[in-house]
Amino acid sequence: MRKLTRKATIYDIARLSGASPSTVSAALGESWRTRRISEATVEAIRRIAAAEGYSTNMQARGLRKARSGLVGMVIPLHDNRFFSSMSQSFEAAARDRGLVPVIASSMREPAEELRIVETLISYAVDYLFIAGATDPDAVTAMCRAANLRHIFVDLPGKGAPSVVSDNAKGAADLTRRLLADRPVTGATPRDRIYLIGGDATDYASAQRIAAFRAVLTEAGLPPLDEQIIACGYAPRSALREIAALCDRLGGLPAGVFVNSVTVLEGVLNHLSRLPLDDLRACVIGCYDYDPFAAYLQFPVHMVRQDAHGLIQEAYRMIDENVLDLVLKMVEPELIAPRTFYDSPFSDRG
Amino acid sequence: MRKLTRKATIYDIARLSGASPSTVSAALGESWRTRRISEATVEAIRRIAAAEGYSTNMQARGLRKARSGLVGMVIPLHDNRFFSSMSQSFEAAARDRGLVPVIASSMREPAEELRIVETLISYAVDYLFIAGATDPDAVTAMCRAANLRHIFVDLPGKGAPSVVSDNAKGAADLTRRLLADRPVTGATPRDRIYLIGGDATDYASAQRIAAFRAVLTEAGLPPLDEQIIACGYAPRSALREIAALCDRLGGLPAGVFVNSVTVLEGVLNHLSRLPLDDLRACVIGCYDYDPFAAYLQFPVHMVRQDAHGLIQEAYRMIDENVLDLVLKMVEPELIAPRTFYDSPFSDRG
DNA sequence: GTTATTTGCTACATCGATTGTGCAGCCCGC
DNA sequence: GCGGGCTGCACAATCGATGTAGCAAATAAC
Repeated sequence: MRKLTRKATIYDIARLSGASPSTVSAALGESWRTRRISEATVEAIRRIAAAEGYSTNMQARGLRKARSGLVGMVIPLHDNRFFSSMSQSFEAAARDRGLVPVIASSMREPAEELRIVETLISYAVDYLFIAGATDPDAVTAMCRAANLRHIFVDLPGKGAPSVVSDNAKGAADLTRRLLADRPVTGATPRDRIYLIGGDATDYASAQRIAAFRAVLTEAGLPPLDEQIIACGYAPRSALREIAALCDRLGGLPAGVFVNSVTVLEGVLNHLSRLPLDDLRACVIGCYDYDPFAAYLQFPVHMVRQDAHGLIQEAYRMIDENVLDLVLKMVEPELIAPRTFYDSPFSDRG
Repeated sequence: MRKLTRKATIYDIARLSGASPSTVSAALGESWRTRRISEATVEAIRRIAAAEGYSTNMQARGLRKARSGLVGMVIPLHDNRFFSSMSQSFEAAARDRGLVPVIASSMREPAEELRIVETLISYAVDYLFIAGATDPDAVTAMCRAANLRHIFVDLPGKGAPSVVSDNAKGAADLTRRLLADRPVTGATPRDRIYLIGGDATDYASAQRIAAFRAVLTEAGLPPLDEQIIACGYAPRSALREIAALCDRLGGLPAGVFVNSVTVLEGVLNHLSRLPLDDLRACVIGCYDYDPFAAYLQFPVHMVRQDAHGLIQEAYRMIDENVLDLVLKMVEPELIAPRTFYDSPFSDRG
């Protein structure tokens, strides 16, 4: 093993090249033209730097320039198709702009979310994306104090530009589809469509629930309160709730509106224990798309949120320096059962 | 809107408290005891710092201490169940240790991988995890030059400790299961089991392919070269290859060993166009677990790699300062069709 | 009552890169 | 041959936090 050789600095390159540190700095960056460093000197310095394996110490640069080259994003969790798609797009877009993405997950806990924001501020991220914010106002307060440009994605905030899915449209479309495909026409509890999952206090779920209610009402089937089971996003609680529901009803209802793929995991866990014929007498929809969920034993209508589009739109606002409190909507897409969606990244794996 | 107020620094707190910057620094950190700052002073300073919303500038601290508090991980892609599980575990474990995780995806491109490593080195990450390395030796060379502790996960490297799945065991188990469930017993091309996906030059695939070969040979069915179709991990190429294979054979073979979930996406895209009865005459296995893939219209045997276990083990090596070139194996688990795996994070969503 | 020792704090150099300012040398014109 | 302008670079301050060395006052020792 070799001795502990520290990384080369501009001072090392300066010594080796006979130039001053400031000249080295200029030569290695963009500013050498305006600082009138001769092309010959620049090339000589760059050659030496390359030979020494020099790379800029971003902590020093960031300290001096008060910018870090980092761009932060907070997401609820990594282990989820929707959010990991956002991560993928977020990262690609960051790289296109020469920024380094830092993605952190909050587990949907407000306290954790704020701790993360504070941490990212400590690292002087240049911009911050907050996806699925649980406490947007507090986030905005912190970012204001740190003078940090931020933008909300998926769930809007009142203090910064926001890009969100058109939850109302997606939920209305899905609800209409479920109604149309409902195997029965009655209004008994078992004949009804139940919405399961999500948090009634978060923006996305609230919008979806409202649209669900509106469509049912408009169809002459005003929903009972018990038709809306906002039991959170965890698979386990979804499993518990769907089982309890089936118990109460004496079987599956005519339709289920599942509020996210994680909820669908829990629901599926229960459904998989039921006879297939029972399942086929129930129309199922899921807010979120998953390629495998599209090919389950029973058909599932899905709403694909445009994670890529959300991120693109958010970066566009950063690029164009949008500061107004705009609320940009991105349309989700209703996807028929057994349809294969070809993602923008599917040429990779 | 407020004026552009810069963030408070220790100098601001020093001015407000009447103490010197170095006293403030000590008081806000851990070192105040050994530096003999009185408890009264510490509390006064901390009160003022809290009131001013002070938080440490990590760039400055990092510059001074030559550590950043960052821990980096390179993964091939975010948008994948296995790797996003790793991200989730990686992040949780980093936070437990007071570190900030930075996760970047390489798209499995060696050049991108090295650029990312260089970038992370520029930011002075304290440790680096490389998952699915495409060029481990080059990574090790860069980390050595930067004096950076690193560890390989999922794919091993020769220059640093590695934690990998026991691919040979997982693949052997899966192959045996496919053989046992094979609907026919002949040895014509259509009676055989085909392995599709993966990159024959990467460690994981090579191990799996070798195990696949060995089990078939041992069973008296030595594989033809055409039975191994290492067409990469992209869904699109898998779709192309499985279609071509079915064309050649005049239908589905007796069994398919699918080398990853992304490959399964592509395969499924083709299979979904075939009559269900054809599918049921073919036994399918997939190296990787996905809860929805477990409940497709046809049974799929799956191998669940223990992403959480891999990360835990890797962090353990960091914690215990393991520097030897150990190669730690973590066992994957063969999961029967229609089995619900309950993840360590499934109480969240 | 004088010399050690301890206490509580401050001054200053430092990490590495950036940038405003300054200053030789050179060419030019007249 | 002298002022003015340009070229090509060096010097030094700066960003914010840390830690060593040191200093005055308080306390202890004898």
